[in-house]
Formats: sequence, C-alpha cells, structure tokens
Amino acid sequence: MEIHQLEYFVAIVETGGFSRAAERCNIAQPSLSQQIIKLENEIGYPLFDRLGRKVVLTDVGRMMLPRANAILENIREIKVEMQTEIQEGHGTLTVGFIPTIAPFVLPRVIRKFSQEFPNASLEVHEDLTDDLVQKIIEGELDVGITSLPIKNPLILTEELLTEDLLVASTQKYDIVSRASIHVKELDDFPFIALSEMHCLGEQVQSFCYQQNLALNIVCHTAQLTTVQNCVALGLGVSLVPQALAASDTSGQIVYRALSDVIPQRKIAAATHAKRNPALLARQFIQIVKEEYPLISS
Amino acid sequence: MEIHQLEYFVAIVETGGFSRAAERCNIAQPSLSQQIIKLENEIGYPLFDRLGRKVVLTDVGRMMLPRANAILENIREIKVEMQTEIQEGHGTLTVGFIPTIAPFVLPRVIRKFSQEFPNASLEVHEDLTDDLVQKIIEGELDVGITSLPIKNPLILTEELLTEDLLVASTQKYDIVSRASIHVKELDDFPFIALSEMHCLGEQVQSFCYQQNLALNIVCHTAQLTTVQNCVALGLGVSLVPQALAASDTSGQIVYRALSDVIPQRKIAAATHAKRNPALLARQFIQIVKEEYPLISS
DNA sequence: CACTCCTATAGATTATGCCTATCCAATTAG
DNA sequence: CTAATTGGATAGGCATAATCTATAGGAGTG
Repeated sequence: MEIHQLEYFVAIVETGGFSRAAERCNIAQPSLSQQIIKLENEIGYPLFDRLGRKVVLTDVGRMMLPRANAILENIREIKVEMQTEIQEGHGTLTVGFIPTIAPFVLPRVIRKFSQEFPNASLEVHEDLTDDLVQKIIEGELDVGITSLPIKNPLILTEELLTEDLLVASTQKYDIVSRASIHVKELDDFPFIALSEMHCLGEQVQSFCYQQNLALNIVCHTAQLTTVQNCVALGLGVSLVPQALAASDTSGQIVYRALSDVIPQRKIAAATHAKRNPALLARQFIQIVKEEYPLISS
Repeated sequence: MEIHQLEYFVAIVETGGFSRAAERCNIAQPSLSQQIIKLENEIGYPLFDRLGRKVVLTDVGRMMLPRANAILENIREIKVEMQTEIQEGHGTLTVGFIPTIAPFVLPRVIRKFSQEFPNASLEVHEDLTDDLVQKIIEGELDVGITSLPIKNPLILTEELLTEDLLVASTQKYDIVSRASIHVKELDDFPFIALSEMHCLGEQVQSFCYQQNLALNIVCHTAQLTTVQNCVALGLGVSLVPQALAASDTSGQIVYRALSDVIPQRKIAAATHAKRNPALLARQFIQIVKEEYPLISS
C-alpha cells in the first residue's frame, strides 16, 4: 500500500472516474488504473465497480474510503504541524553553565527563555568546563555556556562577550581607594584564590604568571561565592568577574578595574561541531548575550 | 513522503543505527541512507545526528517519531480492520423482492438476516420485476429476489428453488374434493386472475395458453392478497404459489396440486452481471433459500 | 449504426529505489 | 601510536516499477 495509490483512490471517488482522476493527479489514465488494480490486489477485494459510463465504490471501497482519507490527511498535517511546532518553539533544549557563570546568569536566562518560549522544555546543568565538553560530545548537552579557550576539535565555540576581571576588596585594604590600581600592586595584599578546577582559577593564575606577579595567596577556595565571602570578611583581595560584581548588592565589597592591564575572560557558547544545532539553541544563546550582567567597569 | 521512508526512519530509531536498520528492513545500508536523506530534505531539517559510532534523533526527529509511528500503525491496522469488518458482516446490502414473493418471504428473511448479521445495514425494496432489473443495472440494488426468466444480459441469475402453483379454492367448489385434479378441469370453475403486471400473472396466463385452457376469468386483481381474499369468499378458484399456501393459516381455503401437469415458477436471485457482488449477497441469498416457505404439496 | 466516452491492455520508456564497491571518520585493539 | 573495526556517505551500475503512448473493447447516445 503506497501513498500515491491512496491519493489515486480518493481522486477517483471525488472525480467519479478514472480519467478525470488521472487528469487531476497529472498522470496518464492507464498508470492510474494499474495502481488501483495493485491496491485492489493487496486489499483482496475490488474497490470499484466499473460500469461503463460511471464508476462506483464497492462496499469494500466504502470501507476503505474514510481510512484512506485519514492517512492522507495525517500525512498532509505532519508537515504543517511540525512547522507550527518549530515556529512556536516546541522542543527540548539541554544547556549547561560553568559554576563561575551559572549563579549570576543562569537564573535570569531561564526566566527570560521560559517567558519567550513557554512551549519549550529547558533542562539546565551546571558543570565544570571539561564535563560540559564531555556531555556535549556525548550528545547529552545541546549548548554549554563556558569560558574560552576550548581546545577540543569536536567543540564549536561562539564567542559571546568579553568580561573584565575586577579587583575585589573591602575598604580595609587601601588598594580600592587609590586613584588607579596597577597590576603589580596585587602582590602587596593577601589574595583569595579560586581553585584551578575552575577555568576562571586557571585564568587568574595564568594571568598572574604572565604579569610576573608573586601573589600572597592566603586561601584556595572551590567556589566563587566562598571567594566573595572571604573578601567580604576582609581576609584578602581577589580578581573576580564583572558578573559577580554586577550581582553583588551587599555593598560590602568594592570592585575596581586595574588601570594598566585588564585581565579578561571570553564567554562563549559551546556546541557540538558535528551535530545539527538544536532548534532553540540560537535563541537561547541570544538570550544569554542579552541577559549577561555586565557593568561599565 | 513515502511509507517505506517512514519505516526506515523508525527502524533506525529502534535499532539505533543505519546499518542495523538496513539489515532489519532487508535492504542495503546505502539505500536506506539515501531514503532518509530524501525524507530529511522533504521535512527541511535533519532527523538524525550522525555521531560516528551512534546515531541520535535531532529535536525535529523527536517530533517526527510519534507521527511516523502513528501513520505506520494506521496502515498496518487498515488491512486487519477491514478483514475483521468483512468477517463480522459489516457493510450495507440493498435487496429487492417482487410483490408475489415479498409478503411470504421478506419478513422471515429480514429477521434471520438481522439476527445473523447484526452489524450489517439491510435496505429492502419491493418492486415489479422490471423495476428490480432496472435498479440492479443502475447499481441501486445489490440483489433482487424474483422469478425466472429474466432475459436482460446485464443481469446474472442464480436459480434458488422451484415453486409449484397450487389450485386454491373453497369447499364451495368440488374441484378440491376430488381425488385428482386435471388441468382441463380448471375451465369448469370461475377463475380469479392476477394482473399481468406481475410476472406470476404472466406465468399463469402463459401456462393456460400452453394447456389450451379457456379460463372463465371473473376477476383481474392487482395483488395476490386480493386473489386470496376473493377465493376465500368463494368467488372462484385460482392458481397460487406454494409460499402463499404455506403462509395461509386461516383454513378457509384449500390448496391442491394438479395431478397431471404441475405449473411451476423458478425463484432466482438476480444480480448485476458486471459488478462485483456485495460481500453479504451470498449469505443473503442462502438465507432466502433456507427461509423460503415451501410445503410438501 | 456511427459516435463518443471511458476503462483495460500491451509494449516502450523513464525514473527511482536498490545494489556493489569504495571512501572516510570515529572508536577500539594491539 | 598504528592498525583494525565499526558505521555512515558517496559513486556508479542495475533492475524493478511507475509512467507514457497507442489501441482495444464495452456501454451509452444521437
């Protein structure tokens, strides 16, 4: 049983004849006759009585008609239904954030995305960069919001924005009250370091190495929030992303940009290089861009 | 979009790979790949992400899957559903009886048929032979129960049974009390004739002509029931079918067979010679055969 | 009775689905 | 780290099957 056979069948019923049906289907009449004969053989009963001038359905044909129409209608609807669902943002999207981005960005993005795409089901993960990469490769994750660089050739990255790292300190240390802060001055204060398990920790360490700093690290923490709290308690200073500064409403900590060299991290969307991007991936990435909390240093 | 493309599609989903799906579908893997590519082009989006070792559905593929399954299930069901309906006697049957048969046969046949085929919808007509023939030719009637002969080449007749015509009379006329009744004796009594619009009327007339009778016709009636009532009132004698005699419970009329030549009519089922017989036609005809009220003369 | 309308049949042609062989990428094994 | 294996894509030939043209044949119509 083939689609076109069903089409020919209902065309005959609707036009009342093989010849007229063939014309409507844009094929020759004998072709149509043969296909109907094939269909009849498959069903096991004739579908039409050929009575010279006119053609009428047999009772088996009458049984067949609504079923044929249902299937054809079904198939016609598939394309438009799927287009509609795609337009309306149906579908699932699984995304991940690294921990040094998630707390400041993830909530706002989820809220915005859910507003704009109420039909979508969004699944959000929070993982270290390597885990995000692994999950993307394994197909568990559609998009990862992370920091560059990502060296894996299976991963496609799209740079979204560049975020400054700011000096964070309480007023206890006069570093934040100076007119300008030079990189070298970081050596003069106790430093709260983020673990290198985070790419941000690596980036800070790498930055300091490049600037020939000899930091006086008084604490290694596993979470950015711990860094923040340590700084707030006056245990030392640190370098933290703008997003953290922008989200900090406590007022206990002062955030200042360095004046000579500004350490930065690039925020990017990571996707699988070989997979077809999820339908909602583009829109999601756009929302991350828009909702990322940056302050004008 | 073709049936086999949908089959290949779900086979890939269920087996988790193109090669395995091809094996299941008994085709080569490249053939299957090509058909999937065709389907994807028609949909406008890829259905699978080909990730080296494994294949996973895209979100469009996930939208497609239940729809494809629905259509395939639909098509699979058509054949068995139709077979089931045919077995269970679904369908419509339109039948006709001639007036000299209808009153004695039609009610019993309808009752039996409705019992045996409760799912069928039976439509019953009562018409003169020519009208039955016309309706059969025009396709309005599936089966006509009538009397032979029917000369129309478009009509196929199947002889069901042969029915004797009996002499009907009250005791008022001694024809019915004699040991044997010879044809010639019919001339000796007033005769109630049925109109020749009925084939039975023709047949009686023709019989009398062949037997060189000179009937003393005292009444021409348009209905067999009128004949019966006239006979019951002692207005004359007549020749009537066994079925009438078998159905007459009044006891007023005596029915006797002629002893030398027995006039008969052949009861037949008439169908369209060129049309496919209705599914229920055979069963209906069988029931007519079984339910036809005959008495052993 | 010729004429028209309509479907079935026959034979040629084309299209397209399928096959084999091969390539290429991604894992897995040695 | 190279070799082998797995799995899908590509290319080109082949065969089936759908299509076409031409025509036959049956039924209704002027």
